[in-house]
Amino acid sequence: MRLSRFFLPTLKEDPKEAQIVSHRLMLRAGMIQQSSAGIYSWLPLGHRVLKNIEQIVREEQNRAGALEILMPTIQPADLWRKSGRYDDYGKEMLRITDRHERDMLYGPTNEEQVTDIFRSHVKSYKNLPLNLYHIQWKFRDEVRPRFGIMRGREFLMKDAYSFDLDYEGARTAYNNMFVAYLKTFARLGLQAIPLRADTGPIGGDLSHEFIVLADTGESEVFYHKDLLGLKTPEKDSYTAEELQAVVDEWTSFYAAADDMHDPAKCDVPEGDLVSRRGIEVGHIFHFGDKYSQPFDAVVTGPDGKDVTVSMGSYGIGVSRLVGGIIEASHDENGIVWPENVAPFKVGLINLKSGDGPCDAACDDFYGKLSAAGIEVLYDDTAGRGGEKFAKMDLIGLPWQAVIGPRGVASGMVEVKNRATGDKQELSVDAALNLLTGKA
RNA sequence: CGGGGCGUAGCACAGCCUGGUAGUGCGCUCGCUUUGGGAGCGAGAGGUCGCAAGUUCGAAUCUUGCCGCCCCGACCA
Repeated sequence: MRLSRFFLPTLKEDPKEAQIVSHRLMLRAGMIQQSSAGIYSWLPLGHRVLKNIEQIVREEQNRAGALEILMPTIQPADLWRKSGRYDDYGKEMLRITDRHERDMLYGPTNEEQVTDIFRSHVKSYKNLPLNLYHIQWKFRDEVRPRFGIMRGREFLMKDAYSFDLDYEGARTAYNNMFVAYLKTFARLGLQAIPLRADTGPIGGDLSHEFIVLADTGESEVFYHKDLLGLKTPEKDSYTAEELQAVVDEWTSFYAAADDMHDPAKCDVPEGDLVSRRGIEVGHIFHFGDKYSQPFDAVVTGPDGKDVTVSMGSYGIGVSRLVGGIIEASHDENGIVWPENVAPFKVGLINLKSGDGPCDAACDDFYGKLSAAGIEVLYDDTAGRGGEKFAKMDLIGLPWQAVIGPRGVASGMVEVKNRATGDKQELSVDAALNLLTGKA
């Protein structure tokens, strides 16, 4: 992509409404534009990142055996009356009336909808276990939206729903998602730790929040230092026993958010207890028959008797992750994207656009990288070096390739690693090999 | 939902107290000089001063009402 043909409205100065770093950087890097409180448009750069994250989440859900569907954003109120949540949800639910005076709502989540789908079609235990997920926009009319995309009212969430014959099956489904989440966050370049979460009125011990560590996080977390040394599971599939073993390992260390942390009850030696800040990016829980019971989601069991299915739900805040990753990965010059989510892999800077030899060298380099399947943002604009460097640092592409009159004369390209700041002078071929991963 | 703050050009802000033809920097357009870490000079474009009512000869400025946005706290992917 040539920058001269791209839409990248960057800002030199900090917009005053943005207080936290991810919000500031997203606005300055031209990723998003606010529409109203907690509601944003995604501009090309931000949209690319959002889609990259979404795709990784999708791949890991698929790998875990969940099936992708797409449920509507607008739901009929009657579904929610059935579960009793139409009255319970309160003002956070955006209620709409259609032209026929029917009560509708913009979905804040989809338990009712998915249970209705299940109930309509699944009648036998032979079709279990089942896990259906979608990645869809949600709306929660938060009292106080803030931090840009991190707590918007409209947000993109992956939500999966599992259906099992009994508690044992449901626990395996839960463990399966637990492990999928560990893989997902690792692929996103994040250190995420699972915390035992408050299960609220539902009770039970199966609920975990996944927290991304970032100094600017909104809640304080306490955990045993060895938790971060654990190896992320990598296999494609696991047996129920293996899943349980992974979950047991990850939950064997102390980890709690400030609301669950009780220093009196925490038995971790002081030297081993770490306290940092974190951002919640995922939440999984088992809730049994809370929805299957009122919706009559029943299958016939092996013995011919009806069984109300046992359910769980599993959320990942996809749009929040964009902010979360920036919070966890930035420096004083801007964003530092992990390679897997970066909007482009390489930023190519032409230091003297309009100069024949320089343009030719850049065009050639750009053509070769593109032909190798590398996504490149090529700054072919007439600007000066300084502003081009600053802009590339701001938008945080993992690699920068710099070609100017000096390099053209000597046949060299300067390649900079955004994360480490390391710069090296390489021949064109060596630079191509490095950037295409053939080095 | 309690508390606080702010709305003036695309962005950041001054002007308001003490009413009198709307300003600065950045950005944008054109020209020239520049070009390896956000250049210099010159010439331009761009504003119903959030909205409405009121006071006044005259309102960005004073009064009242409304709207929007942000921050702190209690709650949430």
